[in-house]
Amino acid sequence: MALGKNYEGQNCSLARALELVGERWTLLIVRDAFYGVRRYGDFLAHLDIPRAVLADRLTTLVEAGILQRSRYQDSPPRDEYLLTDRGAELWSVIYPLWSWTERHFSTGEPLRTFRHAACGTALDPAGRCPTCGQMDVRPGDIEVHAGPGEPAQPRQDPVSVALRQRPHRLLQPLF
Amino acid sequence: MALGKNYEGQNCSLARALELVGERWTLLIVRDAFYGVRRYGDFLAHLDIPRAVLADRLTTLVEAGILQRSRYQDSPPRDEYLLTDRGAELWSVIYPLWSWTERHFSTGEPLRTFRHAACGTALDPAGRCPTCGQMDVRPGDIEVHAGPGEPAQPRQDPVSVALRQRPHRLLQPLF
DNA sequence: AGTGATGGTTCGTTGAACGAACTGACTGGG
DNA sequence: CCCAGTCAGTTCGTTCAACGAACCATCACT
Repeated sequence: MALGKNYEGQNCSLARALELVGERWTLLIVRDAFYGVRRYGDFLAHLDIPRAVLADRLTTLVEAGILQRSRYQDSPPRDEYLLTDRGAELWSVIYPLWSWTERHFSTGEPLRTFRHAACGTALDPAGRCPTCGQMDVRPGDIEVHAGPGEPAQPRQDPVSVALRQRPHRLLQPLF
Repeated sequence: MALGKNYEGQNCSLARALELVGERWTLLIVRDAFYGVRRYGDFLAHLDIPRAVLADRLTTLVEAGILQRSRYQDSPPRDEYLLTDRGAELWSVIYPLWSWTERHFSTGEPLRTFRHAACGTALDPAGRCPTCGQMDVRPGDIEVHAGPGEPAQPRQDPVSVALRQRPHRLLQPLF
């Protein structure tokens, strides 16, 4: 989405949502945050996004309370971007969107699966665990697994490589 | 989102999803389709969208199999745009996004509520009916109700007026 | 023949995204 | 101390999509 501004006049929560998370790149940044990406340079390498756009989106997300900056070293000063609780609740949007696309537009096997960490079962389309009967599996209890599908030309950036190498629990730092 | 093109290189279903429904206006058009809006002119009046952009998005949505055109009169030839099953499944994305925004960014009372038509109960954040214990309430079983909040300056276009006047079942034609 | 409704298309302007280059703070090595 | 390298941005000229006003085509009604 390219916008940022105003669906104003639309007195509608959905329109306000899209002002926040509907801009181009924003939801992919949030997805990466779920994967455990936390640093400017890692977002940059994984997303192939113009640097200025990334900087802009990160500050917007921080202002909206979806990400928070936190200092992880002082010299030189370096911050990382972490999902807040508010941001983590966006899992309920991201997973259904991912799932909808897998169901309707996938060709072949999925490149990733999302599994309930407690039992290893792949989540159903609504984000529940069919084995445990767990109603709302929280992102912290989910692992991303690679495959079974393989991309034609796998990306070589550190984030993509890490996600292929081993299952990774959402929200945990990737590095 | 403004894009339309390529998050290519992102071998990711979420990125492909955003190519389809992540463009500016697209999800608002789909939302209106759930409300029962079906005609070019009604989308136009309700959304305040440039005519060319609306025409472009409608054809894109039809090509993606999210909407389908169907002729409702022959002279002059007039088509309406209806959600397909694939499109209707986007409810699982739209409702959580609406709900997330209501929870985190609403000021005062909601302007609309979504209720289980069978029992009149407002849906919970996950889209379930707390009264019936119904797990996945399908959009065809949901009614949009106005209020309790009132917009400062209510819109006067036919779609907004109709949605304020009486509860309306999703997917049913508004006019 | 003239007017209005409907559903577009055309086109010049504006604004956002792109991407390459640059900056500034710091580290670690020689 | 100097130099190369890393990291996290900012700057800026170009490109491309959104905007919005005007125009157009088809048909009905009078």
